[in-house]
Amino acid sequence: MSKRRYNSESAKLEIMEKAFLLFSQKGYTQTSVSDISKASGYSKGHIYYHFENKEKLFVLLAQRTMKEWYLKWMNKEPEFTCASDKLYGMAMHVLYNYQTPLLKGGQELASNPESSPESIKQLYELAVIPMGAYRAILVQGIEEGEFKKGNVEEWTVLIGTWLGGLCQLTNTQELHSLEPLFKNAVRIFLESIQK
Amino acid sequence: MSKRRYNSESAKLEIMEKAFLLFSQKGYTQTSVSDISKASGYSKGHIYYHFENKEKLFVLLAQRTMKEWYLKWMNKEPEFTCASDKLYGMAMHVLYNYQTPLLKGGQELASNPESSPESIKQLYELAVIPMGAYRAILVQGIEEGEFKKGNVEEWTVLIGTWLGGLCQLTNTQELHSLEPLFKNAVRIFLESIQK
DNA sequence: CTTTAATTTGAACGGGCGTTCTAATTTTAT
DNA sequence: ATAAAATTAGAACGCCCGTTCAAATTAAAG
Repeated sequence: MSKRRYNSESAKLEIMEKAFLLFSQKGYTQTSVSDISKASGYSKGHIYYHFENKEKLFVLLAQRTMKEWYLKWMNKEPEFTCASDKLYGMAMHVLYNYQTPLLKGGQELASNPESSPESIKQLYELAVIPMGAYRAILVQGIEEGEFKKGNVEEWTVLIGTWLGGLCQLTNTQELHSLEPLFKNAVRIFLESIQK
Repeated sequence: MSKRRYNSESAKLEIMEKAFLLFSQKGYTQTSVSDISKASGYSKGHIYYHFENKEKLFVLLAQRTMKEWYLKWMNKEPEFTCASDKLYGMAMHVLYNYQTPLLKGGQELASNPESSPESIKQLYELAVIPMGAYRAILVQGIEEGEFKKGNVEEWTVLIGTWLGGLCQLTNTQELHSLEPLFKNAVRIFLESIQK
């Protein structure tokens, strides 16, 4: 019973799309609901018909973005066999798919004392996702004897912060031109953990 | 002639101090001039007596912060002799002195299309300072035969982004607890560039 | 065709923003 | 003591914010 009788879903998607772009370009605070309204062509009131408020809209977008990033990696991962290759593959995946500009808005939101605790919690949960993906690769490498035995948690943070730091460059440089940099970071990191 | 006859300098400094703290805690956009007024105890009007506007106040603080960071390093640098030691020293200097929270506000300001081009330019010039300091260490290491010959520019970016990425952790973790992490990053990096 | 429910608009609200301005006060110079 | 200059406060301005709401429009159901 009751298939969706109306289709305002396309409107909702269009709003989300434009909001994503604006949040990515200008950050969370500096993107106003009016901006999103103008960019999407739908009235402000309509935005509130679809989303409870600006904060929840942003969190939703961040969640979808991160989830998509993760799923995409899960699909790509089988292309690689050994853990070292996976780490190179991951670096490329991060370079081309990690939405640094949007997720920066999350820090903005999280650092605002007036943001709802629930939103902040949800954003922190997102930050954990990529770390989990890195850790899985390192664990595999150790278990299969490819990497030394070592402090996995620390290694995870080290490679995670490095890739995260490199991602900041995507604001100012062409993604393609950054490939060698990302690969060299992985190479250097691997040199110190490979057997 | 004409020594400064009045001394509102202390008021100015107090305003800058409070503004620094607020910008660090809440970011640029989310810190209002009223916030600064309340925190410092001086009226909004008085703030505009000392500073042209909020944007220039922030840029001034960012400049002072970075300049101080650099001078402090210049004073500390002679403690170390070989380039490797300098790199470890630099990592500690970054951990304990690089004002990540404030400088994050700079990204916010720079990504706002309505910010004055002059301010943006000034902020970009600031970002160059630490990179110069890293590069100097690498160059010394190469010249003195301690490091391999290699792509200095790339190495500079690699160590710069790594330390920058690690600095993000200062938001959520005790500085002391991060020391081993910073040191290990340097150790790993050195392993691949030392002769 | 009428009724009902879903969708969309646009005006309105209260509040806070960055900034300006005038006037009061304090300090210095004469 | 008086005039001039520097310092400070605080009200006021216009603007835009996030959000709400009532009304208009559109689509589906009977």
